[in-house]
Amino acid sequence: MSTAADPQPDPPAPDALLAVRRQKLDALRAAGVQPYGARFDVDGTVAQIRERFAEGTAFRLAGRVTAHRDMGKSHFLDLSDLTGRIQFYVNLKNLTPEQAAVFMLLDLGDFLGIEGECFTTRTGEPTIRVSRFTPLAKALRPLPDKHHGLVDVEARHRQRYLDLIANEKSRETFQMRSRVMHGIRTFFHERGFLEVETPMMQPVAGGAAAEPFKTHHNALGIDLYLRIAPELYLKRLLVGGFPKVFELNRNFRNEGLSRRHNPEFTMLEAYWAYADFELMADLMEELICSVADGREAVELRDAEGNVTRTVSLARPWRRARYRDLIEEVAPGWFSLTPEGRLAKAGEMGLEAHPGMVDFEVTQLVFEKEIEAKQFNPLFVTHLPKELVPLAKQNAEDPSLVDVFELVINGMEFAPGYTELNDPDVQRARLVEQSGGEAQALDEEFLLALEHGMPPAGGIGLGIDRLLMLLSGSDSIRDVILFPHLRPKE
RNA sequence: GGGCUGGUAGCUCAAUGGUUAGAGCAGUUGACUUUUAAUCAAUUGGUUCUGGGUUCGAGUCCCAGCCGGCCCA
Repeated sequence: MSTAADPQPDPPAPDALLAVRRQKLDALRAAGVQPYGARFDVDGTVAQIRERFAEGTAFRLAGRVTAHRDMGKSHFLDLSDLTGRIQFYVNLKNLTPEQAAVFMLLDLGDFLGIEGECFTTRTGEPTIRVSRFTPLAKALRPLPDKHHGLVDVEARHRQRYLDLIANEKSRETFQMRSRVMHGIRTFFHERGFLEVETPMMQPVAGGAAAEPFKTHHNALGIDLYLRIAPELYLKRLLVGGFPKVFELNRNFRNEGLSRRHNPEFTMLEAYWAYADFELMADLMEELICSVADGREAVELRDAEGNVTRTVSLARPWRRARYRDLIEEVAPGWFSLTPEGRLAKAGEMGLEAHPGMVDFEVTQLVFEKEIEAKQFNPLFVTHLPKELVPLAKQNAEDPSLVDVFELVINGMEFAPGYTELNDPDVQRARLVEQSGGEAQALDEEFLLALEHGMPPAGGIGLGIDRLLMLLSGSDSIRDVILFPHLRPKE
């Protein structure tokens, strides 16, 4: 509350465009019209009405008014919904004076229900001749430019609804996302996997190496962490006798924002008892192809819409051992001394420095010369154990682990494992990883393992990155409806 | 975190350090009874992201900050 002694700054001048529409809102109410309507039964979507379009047939439909061509007595307008747009025609002479007055209070962006017969105009445009209309919701603010849409990247993310109204590509992407989520669930259900939900608030944030978000439970008086992975709970379910489980939900990592990182992201994890990483690679390949809408290739485009790269999803996907791939780009690599490898990496133009451990030099070659240049799907197998310390060692060569890393579009895309199920080895590895901090150990998980976990294969798949691939987006923010941004002001 | 780059009307964009910051769309008013990026005429609309500085004069140059984008770590 303000007083004379406590002067407040003047309120910002009311937006003129807003004021005009508010006046119309008031005028509608004064005319006895409810500007924010209720239920309006329709005969179908715009696309359905277009399909069933027949001269003289009457339909009821609803949507936003997105264009208005005023010919004097005759008005042509567009009604749009998610499925498309259709023209409707209003002749003021065919309306009562009261209806005509209400019609003149409509604006672009308003939601409107219409009823009328189909006819085709002289120019061949399928059109609804409106006999009755019902205002359903007033838009007090103008919509983005009808030709140029909403281009500003920041606005598109902060006000996603405007992006969805203005940009077809964005509408397509998020409908695709829904189809993919559904497709993943169907895929696993068809194969006998049980969909489960495990805690997102965990006393110990385990299952991955990442900085967690911290929160607090008042009644229990304890700190909890938002999960960085569901893995340790899903494995408890293997112990509990569910042989095939999957979870499709959010993980949280307290890291920076970037083109490829959002603090909360959607992850698929699946575990399959008695399987191994090879079977999981088969499963992964089938899964991604099954949600790719039958496409054998996806086109990646730049901001202007030009195709910059085509990724082939044609099966079978190549599988190759890590060491063999290194030898392909650096023949004789593993017969060199560690010093020789360091020197060779330098010759290859890589920023290797003497402080690097030997396997890190090799990994640098892998990341820069193989992963970054690999666009079609490639399963990299038999990774050195240093790279994946928590994975199960290969029975024949203990320096390797039974893991795959799927690389697509120059990125680490998805991992797969033969899961470690020896509780003593698991404990030793976790202790090593935690740097000896006992509190970081999930003792409840280790206790579960001591009751016996069947050998199993596991996979993880970042859904946002999958959507980036399938929609040809180069930013994670284009596939997350409400990506995190710094708050304004 | 570092480098580069951007922020101008509701939207999309202009504007050599120099007159009163413009245009299209949207809005408002008028004309037009089959238009369709309708057309035509008139017209409203600005904290040029914020705060300092240089200058006779700053949207423009400098510094700092805020919020993006790209590249790198």
